[in-house]
Amino acid sequence: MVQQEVLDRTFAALADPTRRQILVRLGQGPATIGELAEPFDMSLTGMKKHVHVLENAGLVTTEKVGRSRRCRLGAERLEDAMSWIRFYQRLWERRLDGLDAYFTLKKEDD
Amino acid sequence: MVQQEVLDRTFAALADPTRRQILVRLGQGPATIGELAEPFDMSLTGMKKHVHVLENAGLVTTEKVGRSRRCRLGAERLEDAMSWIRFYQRLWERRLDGLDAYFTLKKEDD
DNA sequence: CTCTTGCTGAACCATATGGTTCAGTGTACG
DNA sequence: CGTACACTGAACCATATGGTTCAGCAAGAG
Repeated sequence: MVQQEVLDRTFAALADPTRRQILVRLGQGPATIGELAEPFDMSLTGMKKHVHVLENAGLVTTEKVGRSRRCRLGAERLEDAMSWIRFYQRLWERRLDGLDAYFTLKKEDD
Repeated sequence: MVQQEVLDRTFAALADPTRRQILVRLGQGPATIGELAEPFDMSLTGMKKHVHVLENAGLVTTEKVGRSRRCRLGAERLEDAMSWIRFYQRLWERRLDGLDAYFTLKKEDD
């Protein structure tokens, strides 16, 4: 199972609509902080913070090029999020309905 | 595409390790607030807040039964989270590498 | 009816989040 | 060199989050 902190950071990064849009934008190719900030009418500083959160979650990688910073996708971590959800879904699909499941499980203990 | 706010709440709910464990616990059958709180050594009030967040995200449903509250899974929303990740992954998998993708896309515009 | 038990709501607290402004710093360009 | 531009860092602010305690309130047991 994936480290809890990694999942924390990944899901938290995905919980913001601005950051999800940044990911979609980067899906079309790399961009600088300024290019990312422009459509959101947000300060460079604000955008840099979002990018930093995504970078911390491993969803984005960045690199300084001249006086700009090139931001690119680094989406390996989505696999972690996805596989947690899948793991959880198996639990859920296997579940019976409400009370029934509870008593069925108890019965299986006998 | 799913409503942004729904995704916000779903991912935010999943971003907390305690809440993820609650979901796993409920995957084994329904439980009361007290039963959920016990293994975490947390106050009932604290646990109730977590359950409320999960309920708001549509990941859990609850029902008052006598003087306890029965909490059960309501995992439909995980589908939303999953399908967003899948959508995003298609973008990502289709992407070429870094700069190459950028120039390739520009070329296609001609 | 009374007592206990399980949950609830309000109030509070510390820290995190999402944003800003302003004053640098470093690189490109004339 | 000098100026402009893109980003960076520090300081600040409002609101949200994750937790607590304490005082109810409603349901079940005797």
